[in-house]
Amino acid sequence: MNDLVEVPNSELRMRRSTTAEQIKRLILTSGLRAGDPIPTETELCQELGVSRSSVREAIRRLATLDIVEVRHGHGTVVGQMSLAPLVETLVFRGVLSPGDDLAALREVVDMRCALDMALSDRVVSVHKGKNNPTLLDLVDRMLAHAEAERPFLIEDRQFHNELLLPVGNQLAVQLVTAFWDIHTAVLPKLDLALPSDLRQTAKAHGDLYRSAQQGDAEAYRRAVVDHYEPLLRMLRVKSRP
Amino acid sequence: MNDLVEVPNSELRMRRSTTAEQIKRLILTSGLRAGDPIPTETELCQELGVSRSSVREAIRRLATLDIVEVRHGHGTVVGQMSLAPLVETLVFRGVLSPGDDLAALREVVDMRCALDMALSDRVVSVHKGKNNPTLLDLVDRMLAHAEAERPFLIEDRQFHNELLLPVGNQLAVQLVTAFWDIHTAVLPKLDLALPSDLRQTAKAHGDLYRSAQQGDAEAYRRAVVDHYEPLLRMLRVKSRP
DNA sequence: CTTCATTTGTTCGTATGTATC
DNA sequence: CGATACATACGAACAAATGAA
Repeated sequence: MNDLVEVPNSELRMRRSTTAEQIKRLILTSGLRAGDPIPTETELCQELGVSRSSVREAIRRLATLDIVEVRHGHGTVVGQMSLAPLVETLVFRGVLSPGDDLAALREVVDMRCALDMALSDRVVSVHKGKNNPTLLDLVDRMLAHAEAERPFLIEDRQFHNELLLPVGNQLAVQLVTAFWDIHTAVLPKLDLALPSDLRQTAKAHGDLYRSAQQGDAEAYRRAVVDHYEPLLRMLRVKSRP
Repeated sequence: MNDLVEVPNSELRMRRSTTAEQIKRLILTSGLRAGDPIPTETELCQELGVSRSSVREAIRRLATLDIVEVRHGHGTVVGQMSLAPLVETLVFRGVLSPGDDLAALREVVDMRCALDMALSDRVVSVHKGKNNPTLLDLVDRMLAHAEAERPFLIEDRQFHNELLLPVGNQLAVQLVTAFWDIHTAVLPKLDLALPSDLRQTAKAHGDLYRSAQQGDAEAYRRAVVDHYEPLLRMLRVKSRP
C-alpha cells in the first residue's frame, strides 16, 4: 500500500530540521559577519520555499543560540554567538536541582576554580611587571564596598573579565564569564544564606592581581583556592545533611 | 472602533518575552524531572492564555536549549539540559572563521588542553592502581585502527569520556565531551589536511591511561601536551601565513 | 493489520505593534 | 505628522507521526 510512497518522509525530515540549517548555510555562503543584516522573514520564505511560521521558528531557534539577533521593527542581523545559551541551560539545570542537592551548582563553582587554575600560568605571565589601572581601581572599589557592607557583583564580574582579557583567548574569557553568570544567577535562587564574607572576598581579588603582577604563580594559585574555598565548603556542608 | 481594547500593549509586553519563562516556571513548580512529560501545546495555550503559535515558538526556544525535548506525534518531555546548544553555537562560530583564520578552532583546542590539565590531578588520583577494562580495550582498538590506517573517532570520544567519568563532576565530563564534539565537527569543514598521525595519537591515549594508572601526574600532563601538540602546532602554522 | 484518537508539524490569512524615514 | 517596512501575535485548517484499541 505504501510501497510507492517515495521518500515523502525523508523529504520532510530533510527540510524540517534544516530550515535553520539552511539559514545558517545562507549566512556562511553570503560571507556575513556579526552585525550584518540577513534577509527579512518574507524574503526567507521565498528563498527557502517555506511558510512564514517555519521561518519564524527557525529564526527563533538561531536567536536562542545567539547565531542571529532579532531587532523588533528593524530586522534580523547575525549575532555574536556568545555563550548565552550555555548560561540559560545551566542556570535552569542549577535551579532544577535534580534531587542531588546543590550538586549542579557545586560543579559549576568547581569548574570555575578549575578554569582559573588551568589559566594561572598564562595569567601570571601576561600581568607580570605590568600595571593595570582598571584592575587596581576595581580592587579598590571592591574593598570600599566591602567596608560599607555592600555587595560588589558588578566589580567582581568585571575583575575576572579584565584579568583574563590579555591572555588572548576569547573563548576562555567567555567561559569564565559564563560560569560566573551561572554561579551568581543560581545562588540567590536557592534560599540559603549567602556567605557574605565580603572583606575576605575583596581581599582575595587583591591577592589575585598582586601575585599575578609579581609573577608569583604559586601565590596566584593559592589566592584562587582562597577565593573559592569558603563557597565550596558551604556547598559541601549544605549538600550533606 | 478599538477604543474598548484595554491595555493590549503592556499586557503583550509582559507576556511576550516570558512565554518560555512561564513554561520553565511551570516545570519547576510541578517538580518535573528530565523525561517527565509536560502539558500538550493546546493545554499550554489554555493555561497560559496565548495562541498556539506563541506556545510553539516558546517550546522551540526551550527545545533548542535542551530544556525540553519534542517528540513528533507523542508529546513534549523535560530535556536533559545537555551542552548541545553550546556545541552548535561554537561549531558555527568555528566554521564562520571571523577573519582571523582558525582562531576560533585554536581556542577550542586550547581549552580542551587546559581542561585536561586542570583535571589532571583528579584523573590521576581516581585511576591510580585501578584497572579499567573499558579504557584498556579502547586503547587496544585505537592502536589496531591506527595500524590499519583507519581513523577511530568513536573510540577517541569514548576514551576521554570514560577517563573523566570517575572524577564525579558531570559538568566537567560534558564540557570535555562538548569541546571534543566542536573540535571534530569544525576541523573537517575547514579544508586543510588532517594531521593523521594516527599511530602517534593512539599511542598518546595509551600514555594517558598508563600514567594515570601509575599515579604519575607529571607523566600524565606530559602525555596531555603530547596529545595536543601536533594539532596545535599545525593550527599555529596555518594561521600565520 | 486496520482504525482511530491524540499530538506535533506546516501553512495560510489577518490584524497589530514598532522603528525608520 | 504620515508612509513604509518589519516583526509580533492570533486563529483556523490540514498534514504527518505515534500509540492504543
